[in-house]
Amino acid sequence: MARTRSEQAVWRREQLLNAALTVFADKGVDGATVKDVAQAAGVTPGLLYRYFDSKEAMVETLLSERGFLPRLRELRAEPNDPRPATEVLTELLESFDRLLVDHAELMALFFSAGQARAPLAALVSEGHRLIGGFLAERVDAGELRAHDTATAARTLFATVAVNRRLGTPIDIAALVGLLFPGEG
Amino acid sequence: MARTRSEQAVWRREQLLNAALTVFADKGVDGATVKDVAQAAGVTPGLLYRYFDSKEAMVETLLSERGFLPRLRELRAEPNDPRPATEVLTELLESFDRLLVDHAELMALFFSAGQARAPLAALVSEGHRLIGGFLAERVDAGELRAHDTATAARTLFATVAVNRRLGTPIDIAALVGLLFPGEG
Amino acid sequence: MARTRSEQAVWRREQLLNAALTVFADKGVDGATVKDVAQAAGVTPGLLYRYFDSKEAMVETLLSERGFLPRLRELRAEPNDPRPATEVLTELLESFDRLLVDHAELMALFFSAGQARAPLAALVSEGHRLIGGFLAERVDAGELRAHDTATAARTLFATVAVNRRLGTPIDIAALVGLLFPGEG
Amino acid sequence: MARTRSEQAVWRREQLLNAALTVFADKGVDGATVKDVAQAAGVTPGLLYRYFDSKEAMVETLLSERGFLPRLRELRAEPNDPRPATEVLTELLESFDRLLVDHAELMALFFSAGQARAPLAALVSEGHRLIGGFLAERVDAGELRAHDTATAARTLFATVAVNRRLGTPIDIAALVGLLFPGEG
DNA sequence: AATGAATGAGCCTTCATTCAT
DNA sequence: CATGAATGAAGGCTCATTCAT
Repeated sequence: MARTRSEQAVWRREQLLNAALTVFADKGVDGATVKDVAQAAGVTPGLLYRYFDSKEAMVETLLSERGFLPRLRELRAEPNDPRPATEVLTELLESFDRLLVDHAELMALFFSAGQARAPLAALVSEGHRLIGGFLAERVDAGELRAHDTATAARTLFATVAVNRRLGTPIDIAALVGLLFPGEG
Repeated sequence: MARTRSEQAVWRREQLLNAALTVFADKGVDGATVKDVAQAAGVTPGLLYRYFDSKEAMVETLLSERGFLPRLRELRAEPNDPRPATEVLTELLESFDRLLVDHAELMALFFSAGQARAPLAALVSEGHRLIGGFLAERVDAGELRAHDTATAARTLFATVAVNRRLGTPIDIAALVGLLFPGEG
Repeated sequence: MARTRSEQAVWRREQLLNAALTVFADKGVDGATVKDVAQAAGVTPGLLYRYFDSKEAMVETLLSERGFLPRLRELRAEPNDPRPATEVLTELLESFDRLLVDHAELMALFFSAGQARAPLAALVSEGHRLIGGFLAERVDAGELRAHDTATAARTLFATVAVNRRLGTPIDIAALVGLLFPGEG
Repeated sequence: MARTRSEQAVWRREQLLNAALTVFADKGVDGATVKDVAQAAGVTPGLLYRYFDSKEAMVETLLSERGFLPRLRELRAEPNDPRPATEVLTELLESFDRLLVDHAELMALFFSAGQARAPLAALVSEGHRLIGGFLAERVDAGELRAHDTATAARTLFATVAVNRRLGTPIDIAALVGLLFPGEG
């Protein structure tokens, strides 16, 4: 297991971030102490400061490196996907929902923030763009009836996200069927 | 200005709660100090302890005395309201949205709470009951097409609430029109 | 029960001192709060300050007004008491011991004082004077053998006081018999 | 000055206990603040909490680690010591008195303790056992006249202790001569 | 005479952060 | 790289004391 110096450094950094994410999600950023994080990582508090400038820097690193905006951006419907719109949309939303599940602790971090931390806004607008773009495409193609795609995007996004956060995930197929009955 | 002792006590208590609500919503419960609250109220920290046992007791008082569950319960559509469903629904959602505006700080408090505090769940389920009940009624009456009223209720509720919380309120008429196009 | 103003004042003052003595003896001066004393007296803290300048002033008043130095001074053997010295001495020490019992709370107060409060020294030296004086008298009269009366006084006084304080009172007749066997 | 980490930790701990003992004895446990102790040790208050859980924990550590019961137990007269009883007894009491001098602050702590703390009782009873045992031995050997050895032990112990505590140490030879004139 | 609202100082304790080793 | 001793700045809370009513 001979690890080079720099491998070790990378590994330790990840380990600390993992510990921080777990602890922050569990106790909240304010409720967790640096000592808590260190203990969860099996090191001493001092070591954290070799890797991060401050506790707040850890939060920000978590938000930017572990944020799922990149992965959200990867999510997209194939252009000219031959499948019906509702099918593609359902898949899209389910992927999104799965993203939220995979990053449950981060969601908590987002919501627990006193004043909504900036990354949240980016996340939301990217989600709107993703869904809204797809809907507009299909309306243009004449597959979906003309409708307020912006409002629809916000509706779908909000509904999936909030219900996941509340621990009462919604039936996505039912949601899609509700907005686009008998369509696509 | 002629206030009796007991009037003064009641008034001061309310004032402290107001200050606490503002400060907590602004900085979060953990982020706010007792001193912050006291300063916002123009008194010294010690005084808070004549009215509340602890900082946490303030939060709980706020949640129980200032929660808007009672007001949410008062919201209801008249039975057999002659107006079209979409009109009544729009009014209902707008009232709800207004409630959120009136209690913006409390909303922040709710969301900032790690997960612990129970009142949020009660609020949500009451909202679902309110909207879902109305929808089912109108479906039974044959006014609205048959649809998954539970999912619809959760969708409407979530969409209004989240967008209000994010500071990007939704156009409720558009939302209703989206779910029930050309109906009611 | 019509009490004149000044009677009422005197009565209240005594009542407050009683309450203070009880509470101080129970919790210690530092451990007891002004509120504790007020509650024990059935009044509000503010009132105490009409009668005493400060909490410390209460302690001092207690020490000077309730101290048993005056009563200790009253204690004395009749000059030329015809009874044997050991009998008179035993009676003297028993009176002293009884005094300690009567003022148990004050004893606690004395001992609990960080640096011995002044009155204690006065008490001790008065006790020495009382006992030593009697012994010297009887030695002069040839009734007791010549001995170090000052040391004897300190011995008798210390033994009675400490053992009373420790809750293990000594048998005074035995004590006297020990120092003056077969004498007086 | 080259102190290893663990040596330093032990040393610091001792230093803090020394400081605490001095300060507590001077101002009393309640009267002394954690800041006082820290200042006396030349450190910041926070450091105390790396070594002790609380202020009260410091007191308890002092009582258990610095109590002189062990040293009191080591004190004993040689069996069959050929020297006269009064000589041995004098030496014994002087050792005891010296013990009190060496632990003057602890004595203060003992006395200042409301009544609660148990160690005092153990100390006293051990002292009685020590002195009483020796006296009984010499009475059995026919060297001392028959007398109430228990009362004598309590008398000697109380006299030495109280007078030392009051800052007016007694002449031990005179004390012994008083109880056992012309004997041993 | 008595109350109790209000203050200000300070207490015990916690914790993010630094730094010598 | 890693430790853990040490610091400094609060933070929540208590309490003796004052004063308008």
